[in-house]
Amino acid sequence: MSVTSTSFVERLRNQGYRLTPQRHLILEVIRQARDHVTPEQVYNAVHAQNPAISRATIYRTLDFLCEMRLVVAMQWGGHTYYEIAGETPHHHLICRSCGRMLSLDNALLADLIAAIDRQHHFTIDMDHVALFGLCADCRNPD
Amino acid sequence: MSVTSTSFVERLRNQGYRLTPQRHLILEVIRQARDHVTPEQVYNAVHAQNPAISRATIYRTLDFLCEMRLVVAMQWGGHTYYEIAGETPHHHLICRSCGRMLSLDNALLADLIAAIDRQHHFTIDMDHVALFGLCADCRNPD
DNA sequence: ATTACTGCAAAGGATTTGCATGTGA
DNA sequence: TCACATGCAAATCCTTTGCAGTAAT
Repeated sequence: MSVTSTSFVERLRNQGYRLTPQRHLILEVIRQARDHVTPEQVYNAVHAQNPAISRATIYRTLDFLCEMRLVVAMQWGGHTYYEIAGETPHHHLICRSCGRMLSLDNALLADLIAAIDRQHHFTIDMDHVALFGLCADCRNPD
Repeated sequence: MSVTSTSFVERLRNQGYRLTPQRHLILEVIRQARDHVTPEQVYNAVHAQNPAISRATIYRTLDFLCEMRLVVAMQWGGHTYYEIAGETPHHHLICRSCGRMLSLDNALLADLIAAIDRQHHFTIDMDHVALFGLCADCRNPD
């Protein structure tokens, strides 16, 4: 499946937006990263293929892709990371010591989210939850 | 109980640190806020009482108080928020729409944290977990 | 008397914005 | 064609840092 699937392109155009080469390339770069990337990392990868694309376009396009819900953003250590929005929500465990990111199964969170909904009538954003802590290696430094 | 309890002052001095009027006032301001505050909010409140205190001191002192574990920090929307570290860990539900913060009982998270420990050997930071979503009012706008 | 701490101002880095130009539909 | 999108450069915002002076112990 192409990054620019028909449904996405049509969705864009229905709302009066345009699919530019810049947007296409930026989306492709994020997709190929298969990981969280910073705006700077996106800029570097994009710049390698097309040096004419500016940082301003990177930032504007990242915002745009988030609003289009093709990309999700998360905050960490004062930086914003972006990644392709998967079909199913998934989450991360992020080690504050080594920075490693582990995937967290959605099922583990389901109970908690249900309980919070029951008790507080509060709906947790399922898009992307990031939890911080210490991974196995870093908590047993031997 | 005073902000500058004996044990805290002694702990400082044992490590060769000093209790300055600036640190005292900044800690007092955070305590009286009884909520998350940004460095800028701290600066404004501090500045109202002592205009000579600089932003640099605010930032350095916030870092210092975090290392002393008197204050905890959390990231949200690209900003850092600070609050007094309670004796017992507590958490927050933060509405992405209206910004309201609700307290989240530690017990609700305990099961999740235990499960993550079992399955991933990953220790979630209990200090202060912030979960984002929609509060009851914002998800039923009627 | 030490040396931690502060204020100032400048530097730094990340992100946003205004405006003229370019371009996809 | 023409509104959306881009590039450029300047501006802005938040935070950190170097340094000389101040003050807690």
